[in-house]
Amino acid sequence: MSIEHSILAILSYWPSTGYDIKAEFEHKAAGLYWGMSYGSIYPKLKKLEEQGYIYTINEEETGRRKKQYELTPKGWRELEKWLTLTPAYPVVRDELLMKMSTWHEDMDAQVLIDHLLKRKETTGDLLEFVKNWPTNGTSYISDYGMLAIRYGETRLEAELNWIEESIQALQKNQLPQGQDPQDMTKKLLARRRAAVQQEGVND
Amino acid sequence: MSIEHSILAILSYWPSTGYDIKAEFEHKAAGLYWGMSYGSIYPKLKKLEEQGYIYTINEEETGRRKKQYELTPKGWRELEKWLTLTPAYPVVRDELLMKMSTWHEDMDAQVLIDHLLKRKETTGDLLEFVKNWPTNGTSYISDYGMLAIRYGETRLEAELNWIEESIQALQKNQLPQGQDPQDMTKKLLARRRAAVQQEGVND
DNA sequence: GTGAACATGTAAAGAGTTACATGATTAG
DNA sequence: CTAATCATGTAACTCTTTACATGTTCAC
Repeated sequence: MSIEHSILAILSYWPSTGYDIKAEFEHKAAGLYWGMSYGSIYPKLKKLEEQGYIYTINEEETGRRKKQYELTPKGWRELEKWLTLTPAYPVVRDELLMKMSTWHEDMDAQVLIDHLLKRKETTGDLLEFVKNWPTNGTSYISDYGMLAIRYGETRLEAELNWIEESIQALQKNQLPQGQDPQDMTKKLLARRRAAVQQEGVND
Repeated sequence: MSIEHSILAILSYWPSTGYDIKAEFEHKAAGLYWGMSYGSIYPKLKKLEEQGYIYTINEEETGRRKKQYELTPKGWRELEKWLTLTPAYPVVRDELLMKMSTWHEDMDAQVLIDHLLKRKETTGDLLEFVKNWPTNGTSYISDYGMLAIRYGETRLEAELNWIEESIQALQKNQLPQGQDPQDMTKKLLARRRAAVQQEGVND
């Protein structure tokens, strides 16, 4: 349980439809929280209702169908129990870092710089959004939520600085020095060159 | 394809067994990159070999079984093609932020502080590790990999600062002010209290 | 009147984890 | 001799996304 719990969490803010929940994840989640598709949400809502964590407070079955869910007492209890459990340490899956660590001298550094520039753009947009969010006059952000937003700002700013520095280092060809006690860089390039030369032969 | 590609990436450093690959993800990934279980790795290795991206260079079938894989020319080509593709923006799933944003006044703030203290510990350990890694005298870290490590340092340091500030704010009860144009905090607490009171009645 | 946004839902496929099962070697 | 580490692998399960299917309402 965890997607279920985040649905309960969203529902704790205000009664919502499946569509609302998706929207809520869409923008808050935009890089900061979470993400979820309709294919997950609707079946989970059904299940949560069956299990008595949520109930339908408002159902339009004619015209534009619409089903609004609200937490039951059991749902509130379950949510607050979950909030109290130590959160798992976040798992980051960052393709850029993976790719960067696997880069080598025989590849075009400009491509890596382009990756960084694209990252910079998205991160910059996100930072703008996060900064303006608490003063847009419409969104609800609790004082606790405000702490989470500050996290976003801090992290995104740190990331932008790192991107800037990395681009500089790559452009000036002044990368920080790594550690290579066994000459692995040399060996890697040799293995790779040998393989590439074979290409025409038997591949 | 993406787990497959990270296996190719690891294999590009040096020929490895499934066990080695898991270990490689285990520590580098420790919060910074990625993660992977044996249940994913072994079937993928088999598949990658069948498809001609990797081959067995060393197989011990007696005694302690061991199978070491290496990239084929096709594997190198595929890896480098992948490295060139724009990396997806990382999706973070951070339970702590989700829980923090869902916290409310009727809950014990000390529990949230405890969550932060635990996070601080893990993040601190990770930062120590990342800082010492490039000078431990044994690990191989390329100059590009060094950039990725700097990202880790930057991000983890920013996180520690934020944790410190957040704990302070919570302890002094001086949270930053959010935005609540429709009195949602009040409504939320009212909905929740109504539900909790009903508990004995029909739940 | 038409395109965007609102709204719900299912089925199949894909991705990945957990638990299980097995055994060898090494360090103390 | 025994616990830790090295080492491989499968099966069942869970979780999640993608693609499809359908219809309404609102703003221009």
